[in-house]
Amino acid sequence: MDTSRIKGIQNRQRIVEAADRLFYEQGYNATSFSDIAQVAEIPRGNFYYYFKTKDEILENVIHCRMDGVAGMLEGLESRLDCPRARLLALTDIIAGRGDDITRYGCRFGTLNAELGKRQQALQQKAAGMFDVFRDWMERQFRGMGFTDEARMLAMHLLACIQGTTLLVYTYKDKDFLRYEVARMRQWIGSLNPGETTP
Amino acid sequence: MDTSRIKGIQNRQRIVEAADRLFYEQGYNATSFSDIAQVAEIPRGNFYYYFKTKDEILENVIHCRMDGVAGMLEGLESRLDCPRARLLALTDIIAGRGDDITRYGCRFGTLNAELGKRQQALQQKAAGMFDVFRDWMERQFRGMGFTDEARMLAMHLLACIQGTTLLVYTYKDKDFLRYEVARMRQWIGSLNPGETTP
DNA sequence: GTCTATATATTGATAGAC
DNA sequence: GTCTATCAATATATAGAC
Repeated sequence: MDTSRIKGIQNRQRIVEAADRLFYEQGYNATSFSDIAQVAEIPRGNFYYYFKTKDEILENVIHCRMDGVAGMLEGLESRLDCPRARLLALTDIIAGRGDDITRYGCRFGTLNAELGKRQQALQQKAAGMFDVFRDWMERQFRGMGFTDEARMLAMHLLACIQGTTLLVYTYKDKDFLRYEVARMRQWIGSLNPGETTP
Repeated sequence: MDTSRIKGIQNRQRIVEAADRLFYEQGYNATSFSDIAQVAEIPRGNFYYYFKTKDEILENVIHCRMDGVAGMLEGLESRLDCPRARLLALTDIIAGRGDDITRYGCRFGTLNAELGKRQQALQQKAAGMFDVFRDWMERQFRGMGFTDEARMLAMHLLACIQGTTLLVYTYKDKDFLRYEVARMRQWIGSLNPGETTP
């Protein structure tokens, strides 16, 4: 049996998971190879066997996050039949992540914000994390009966979520998360296709 | 005449202005002393005469930005009597900054997002930039007749603005800025104290 | 696949001559 | 107030023994 290859895959995964956590908690540029190696418990020198550059790690982290989100959203879809209920369930999940959001902001939003300045190639890939949310929300709005407006409704809701998380994070104010999530829920509950959207 | 002191003040101001621009365009951590010195056209070694640490420069940049915003908002207040019109005028100003927002995001939001991860002491000071907006908006809502709700309305509007700028910045989508600003204007226009706020 | 040693560049920051 | 020289620390990255 080729145990070495299995161990290599485990190590790769360990590195990606460590990087994922550190990029979230410290930011991408503030996280060094040494930091990742230390958390992943991989010797510094051995590191370049798995990843040649930090960008390469980031790409893996992005895909890992996208898969995670997609899985979570698919779970909502299979558990709940009603699109409106699915959107409400998503707001619940966000509200439940209050502690992380207060401390480190949104996993996806803060990365996009950081990369946008000078690493646009990477940031374009990171934008894919938003795509997963936006496309899923758009599908739910379509399921509610919206057609042309569905995409913009999804973008609007995403913007509300991102703005909220940034203020919660900036002001370390978890109450504001609850307040804004309640607002979002009211908005989602009030939406009806055909009427003018508030 | 003490020309040397005047020149010193000029140099200080030049450094702060250069740092302000670079922190916005590249981010705080990605900007080195050398970068600032180069843009400000101050020799690298001569730099530490004016500022001992990068944090010290940042504090000056933050205060510079806060003064700038305060001045801009005071201008709106003196030019327009109606609080609602003032809020609408602010959304106009934001819409007019579409190019910068698309390229570099919000001057204030991106800095808060970056500093929050590991430089919380600095971030707390940077949050003051949000305070200036929030407090001003709260005053306008009070002027419109809102009392207890004024502060949360201000927070909500700030969150909408921040979420919007982040998506515009992430997706390089200036159209979305126009769309969301139109939404905000509609919301501001529809607000009336006493009624349930949408 | 693992690990040590090391190259090289850049960083923030200082000392001290002018 | 100006500028050169330089420090110590840290960064990404590589070579090569095992």
